[in-house]
Amino acid sequence: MNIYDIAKAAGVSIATVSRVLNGSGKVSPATREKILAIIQENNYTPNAFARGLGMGSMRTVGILCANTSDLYLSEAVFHLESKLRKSGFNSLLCCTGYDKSEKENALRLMLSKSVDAVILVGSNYIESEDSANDYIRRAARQVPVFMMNGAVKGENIYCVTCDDYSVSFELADMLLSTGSKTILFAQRNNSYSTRRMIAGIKDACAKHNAPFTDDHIANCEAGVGGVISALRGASRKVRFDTVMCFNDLLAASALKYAQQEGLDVPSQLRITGYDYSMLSLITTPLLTTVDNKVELMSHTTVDVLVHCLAKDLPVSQQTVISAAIVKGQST
Amino acid sequence: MNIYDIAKAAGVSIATVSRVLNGSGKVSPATREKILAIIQENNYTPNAFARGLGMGSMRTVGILCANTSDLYLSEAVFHLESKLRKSGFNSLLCCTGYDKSEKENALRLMLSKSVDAVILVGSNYIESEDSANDYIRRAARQVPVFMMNGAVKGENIYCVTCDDYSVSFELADMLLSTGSKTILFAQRNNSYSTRRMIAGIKDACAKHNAPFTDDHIANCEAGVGGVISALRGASRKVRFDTVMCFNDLLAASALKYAQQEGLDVPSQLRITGYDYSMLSLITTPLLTTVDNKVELMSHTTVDVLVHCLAKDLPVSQQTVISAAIVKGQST
DNA sequence: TTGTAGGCGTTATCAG
DNA sequence: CTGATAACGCCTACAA
Repeated sequence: MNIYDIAKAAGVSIATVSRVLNGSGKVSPATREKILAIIQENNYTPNAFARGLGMGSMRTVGILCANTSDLYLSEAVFHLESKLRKSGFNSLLCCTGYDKSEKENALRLMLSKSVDAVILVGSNYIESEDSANDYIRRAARQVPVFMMNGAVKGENIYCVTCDDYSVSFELADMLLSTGSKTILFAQRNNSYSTRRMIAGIKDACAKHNAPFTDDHIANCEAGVGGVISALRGASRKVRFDTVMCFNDLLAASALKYAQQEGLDVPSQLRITGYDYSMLSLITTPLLTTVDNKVELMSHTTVDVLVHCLAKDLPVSQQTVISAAIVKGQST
Repeated sequence: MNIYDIAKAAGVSIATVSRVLNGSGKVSPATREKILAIIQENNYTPNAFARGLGMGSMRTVGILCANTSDLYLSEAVFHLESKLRKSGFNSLLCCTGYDKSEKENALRLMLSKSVDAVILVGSNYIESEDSANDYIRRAARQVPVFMMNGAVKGENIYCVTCDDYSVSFELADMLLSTGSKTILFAQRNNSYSTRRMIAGIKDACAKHNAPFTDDHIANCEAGVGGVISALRGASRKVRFDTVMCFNDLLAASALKYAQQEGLDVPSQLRITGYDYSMLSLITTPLLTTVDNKVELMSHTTVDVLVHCLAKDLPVSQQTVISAAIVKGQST
């Protein structure tokens, strides 16, 4: 069933059918009704590929994220997709994993699907060595690239980031001002965000003359066990009375560590999370965490994207959103 | 840059270019190399829409789920997307929410994108009154519909479900055999799964002469607070020493309830979750929960889909996967 | 207000 | 092994 069949059944030309389909041009009410009826009756839907071919777009954007199982990413994807759809875009999802070559492949794959734009969600797409980010710049030659929670400079690349540095500085500063002597930072993977957070913590420690060396960074393997053993390992190298974590999941795991070691939280060990996820509301004690405004960031990213594609408003290549500390009972 | 440009540059016809592009037909090594070089050089990618138009498919499947923020759904989406991509399919994601009309709209939207198939993830797509599921049957007239965790009978509809009834019966039976006197079931939304679970619990209660009425079902509003007040409300109507929850998030919230009421878990109140999510490994005490095999179910769903579309193997319209009880410390 | 015809970029079927 | 050429289904000037 195609536009010709509809036209024939209605006794008109395909142009007229197309016009009622798109609400473009003038069509007499009588024929419009007739055509609409026939469309209904035959349950006809225009072929999306043909339309895409003619118009050069299917209004689809590619969303890349490492893993939707991650609490933060899954929420971001939810907000992005919902808002994109409201703006008339569909979302092609791709869970790329954390491996560099997989990420590159996934990006290439997306581009080959002729998406209108690509959104890179999460801070895992940025390598610390800037030249390693050329794969993003290369992609940006084909379609605009939007990064949520990552920043790369380049033409046709638009970044929406959270001010991880400032809020981490602020949080560490607050902790050190209220009794903490030594901070340990627990992370899972090195990423753009972790690097910014570490910078903030380091500066706060410097301000308070608190030690912060590479030994004050614990790299955790997956799972609760991974965090516990990383913290145990760290405790053999340095003393710490505070653990700042890259996200709430690590913090919740750190609570388990405290429990196993018989350390009371917060009197003997203070713990902070990040992301203000539902986890922070479930643990005992409730987590002190950072609200990095996933929803706002997602919506902002889509706004930038929409205006960028519509070329109806000038858009900034860099948008920074500030995060806020959420006080719980773990500090 | 299209296939004509490549053909011209290589001094051949577009047919030949198409052949090397698709590895179809014989092409002399010399011209193949030459064409490949030119393709490389110009960074040419065939237009996906044109290809889709010609072949009648872009190898894309629509994944519908209520909300990727849900722990279970987000993990399902991850496994589905990953496996689909390995099988050569892209995933168009749509978070439909829980509202019936939104779900219908979303389904229609997906179909209008000419997807090869649609996957409905989660038990929220099934209404208890079967005629209300006709919107799914209607969709199945256009493309095969796959349901993960929901069952509807109909042509071109393929369901992969978890045996919620049996495992719930088994769990309730175990609880009642080991000290529980009265079970309360806590749910968030009524869904296909909850109905199956309730049936299992009810039968187990009957077996043990334990009461189980409508008052033994607590409908919880969103958030930890919603669960707590629902349980408080229920406790004013019936006594219970055990709370079986629809998922781990509710169970974790129920732990908070116990804590607030000063009830020791499990000696005074036993709590069970469902889904075997990371939450069950984070709470204190660890949750007794049910491993309903998300990954296996997701992979099975994709397998069924792939064979169904390839028509290379006969596929069953109903696949049931059994779940397993995971013992924690909350019972 | 309506119709005609060309173009979008592939794939696939024939001839050669 | 290679080249014309007809689909694929829609949109949209341009004509009428």
